[in-house]
Amino acid sequence: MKVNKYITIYKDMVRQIESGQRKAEDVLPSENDLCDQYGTSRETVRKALNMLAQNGYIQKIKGKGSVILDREKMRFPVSGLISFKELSETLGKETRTTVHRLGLILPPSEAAKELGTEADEKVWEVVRSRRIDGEHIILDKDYFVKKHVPLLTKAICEDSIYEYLEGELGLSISYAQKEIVVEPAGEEDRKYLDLGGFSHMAVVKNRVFLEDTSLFQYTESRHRLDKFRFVDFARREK
Amino acid sequence: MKVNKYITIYKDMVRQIESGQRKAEDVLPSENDLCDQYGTSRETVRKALNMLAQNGYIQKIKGKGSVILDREKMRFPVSGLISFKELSETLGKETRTTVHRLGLILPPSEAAKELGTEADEKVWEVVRSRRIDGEHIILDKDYFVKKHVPLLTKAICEDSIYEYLEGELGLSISYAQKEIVVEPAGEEDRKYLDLGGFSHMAVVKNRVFLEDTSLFQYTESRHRLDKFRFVDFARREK
DNA sequence: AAGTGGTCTAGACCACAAC
DNA sequence: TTGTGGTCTAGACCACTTC
Repeated sequence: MKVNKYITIYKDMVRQIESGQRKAEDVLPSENDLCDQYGTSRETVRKALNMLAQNGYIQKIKGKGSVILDREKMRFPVSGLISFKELSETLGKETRTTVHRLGLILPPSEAAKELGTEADEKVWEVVRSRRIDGEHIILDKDYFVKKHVPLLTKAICEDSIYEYLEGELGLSISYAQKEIVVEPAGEEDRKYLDLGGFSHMAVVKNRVFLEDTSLFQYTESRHRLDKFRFVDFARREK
Repeated sequence: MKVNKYITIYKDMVRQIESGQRKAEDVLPSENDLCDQYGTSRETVRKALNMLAQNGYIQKIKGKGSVILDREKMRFPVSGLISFKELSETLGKETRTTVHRLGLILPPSEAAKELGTEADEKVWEVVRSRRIDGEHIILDKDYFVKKHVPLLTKAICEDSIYEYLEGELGLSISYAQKEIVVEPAGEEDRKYLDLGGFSHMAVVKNRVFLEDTSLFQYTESRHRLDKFRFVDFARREK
């Protein structure tokens, strides 16, 4: 198993920071020191450090060094491209997933048409609700192009679809176009969730692509307004 | 004026893509070709291409080349770290800013305490509403540490504070921690905006930092629910 | 076999910060 | 002056795609 050096260094640094071994406002060893420590060249170390900076772990300051940033308020990363299972693991809350609908459909159906598939292209539809701390507050509607995902079962949908896609099927999920809007609650929202009087939902719409740029998934993650939170880290373009 | 080669290449490619000179699904010239075209080394070309990939312009495919992605649905970039003036320019809509309050305050005040300043540290407070296509739908509440921003005037706040900070004051705005939540509308929302019956607001909270990691601004951008839209591009971590 | 992007190296020169 | 990160180079080897 071939492992990239800069990925190794990146993960090692993330571990050190998240474990508290290195604290906010500490300065990392210099790039030259890190070259010695990891037995590699400077450009490779810099690749790892740039990933840390891009993801909000450090700030590089010319002439000084790389300072570790305070990520206290950066919990709950709905940001990026992360599955619900990965999310609930970092949250450490008691969660449960219920599958309400699972089957093959032929677009055009309301949301599946976002996939822009051919008329005879079959699509998996999955509707699930998420219970967190005893309340049903998220409704996830997923649509997968069958060409890329030949089989889906209830068991897979209750566990983690992404784990199955990447692990079992070997799909390389690469990037997503993400959109957040607020919409009136629909019939299914009212049917499957504890809406608590809210008339609208915060909706995260995702169009997910594979490495070869083919669109293979459209998702709507519908959150009860009072429980919705999205956290992100952004750098200013030069 | 020293200009970085890879920034030049990046901007040139962005221009070519956004002008339609290169279209979605086109393949860029190979990295070696680009080295010749720009008279530079491959690592420098790759730095530019990686920025393009990170920002959702292209997808690099091993053995094939760099494919231009369809950014049709990527308009309205509330994402990243962008000012309202920059935003409205890319939108091309008729907008107007009204300054409702501008002055120096001493925290702790409700929102300014997010800055975590000392008790005797003065803070600028700016409250502005944004009118888009004839409707007042956004309320922006900004708080700046006076130490970093000695003077603010009504004229500056009506134009672009960021332009002033980066241009006149020479501040290097570097990164931000961003949070999106939904909150009940407040007194000021009702006072300054056309709420149209909505009881809640979509709120984008920003904590903005300078290059030296000092926190200098806290912002709440409060949007009427039906007009709120946030678009982002995300890549999956390996 | 030829061309593509992915990783890695060893060195160079620069701008900035600290002493 | 020394040490830091920022940029750039010329070359190497690899894995993958295409022909």
